[in-house]
Amino acid sequence: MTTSIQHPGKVLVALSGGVDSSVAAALLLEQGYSVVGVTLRFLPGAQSDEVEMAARKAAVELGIELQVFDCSTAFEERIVQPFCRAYLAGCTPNPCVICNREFKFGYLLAVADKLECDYLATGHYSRVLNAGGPLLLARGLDRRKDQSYFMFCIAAMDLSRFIFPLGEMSKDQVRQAAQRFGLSSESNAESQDICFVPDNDYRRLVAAHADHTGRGQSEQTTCREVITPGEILHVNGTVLAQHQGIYAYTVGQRRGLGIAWPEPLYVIRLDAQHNQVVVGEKEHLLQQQISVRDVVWGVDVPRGEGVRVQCQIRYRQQGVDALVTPTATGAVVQFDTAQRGISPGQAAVFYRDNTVLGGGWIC
RNA sequence: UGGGGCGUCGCCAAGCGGUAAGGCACCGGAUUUUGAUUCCGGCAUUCCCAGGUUCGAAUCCUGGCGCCCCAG
Repeated sequence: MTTSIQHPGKVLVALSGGVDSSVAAALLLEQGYSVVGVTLRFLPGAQSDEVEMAARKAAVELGIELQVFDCSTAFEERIVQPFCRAYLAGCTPNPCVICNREFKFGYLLAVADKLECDYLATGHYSRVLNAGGPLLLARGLDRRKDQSYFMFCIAAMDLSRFIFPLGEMSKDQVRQAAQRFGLSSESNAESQDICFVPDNDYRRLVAAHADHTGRGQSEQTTCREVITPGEILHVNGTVLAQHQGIYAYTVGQRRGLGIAWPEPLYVIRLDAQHNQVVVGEKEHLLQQQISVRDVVWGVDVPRGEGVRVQCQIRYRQQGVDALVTPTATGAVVQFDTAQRGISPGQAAVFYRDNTVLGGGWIC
């Protein structure tokens, strides 16, 4: 057993009260860090109380200071409203990626500076690799829990500030550690689904926001702030049914179309311009190539020629071999084998082996 | 009402006297820090209705009713 004599530094730990962040904090304490916990309130009023109380309880158990910041207004503006607008415009947003960029690693890093913390730590299952050269963001060792997909935006940030104590652990090991540390959060339910969507019914949330979201704002997108019924048509042009708003559909979706057909039908694309949902058979879902925008690169920014990568277009997918070629506005991804159900608005993350090279947004 | 055809789950559809396949849709669950996908389970004691024949009918017969097509 080694005891740190020197002080490794002060670290801000994002504390949600769940088992992951609690164990992360405990591990850092064990390693001799000076730890301060920070909890962000994302949802208005009482909706965040449960999180805050769990975090406070964890902080007491850990014996650390906890600071709580209310981000609910900013969260509504930067996460919830864009999320709703995206759906209304026929896109499929990925709010967790944005939330990581804006809050869990963006805002919190500023807080870390303010609190004079050397590091920012979270309970994410990802790693920062030091292979001699520049630091690399990498997948968590537990491939089943790896969350690096949601974190590609930080690939270009100063990774020396981030610590992910759970990156080399499995979920089971984390649970065991929680027990070892005597943390009651071990029994907490997993956080999953979109944190701000009640009952996991995003359609209801979007519909509730539709009347005021975007109203009076000049979005250059084709955002419809009013939900309009329209046609569901087959890729062959036949009108098959009516929809009650394009926002309720996403590319690749099968259930909920309500159309009896010899074969299962899937949403092939959403045409916001014409307010149409285009459906077709499974094979119509295949795409060999996609364009991505707002591409973020980590250490190696490719110049001109393409880069061989494993590209991941959804969480919990094995990266697929692809060639990424930078363009004026982003990049073009050419898959070795055609992929199914690629939806505009989703993140495409580029990996080499298990490190994040970068990523962008599918358009 | 001259001729012909057809009526089986919300849709499509097997069945052809032996005790209701399947697909789609739908519902429920599992999986999941995005949306999807996927997977598992459920889903007609009843075959347009009423009689009849048979040990036994969705399957045969009779009569209704309702559709469709071709002629008029």
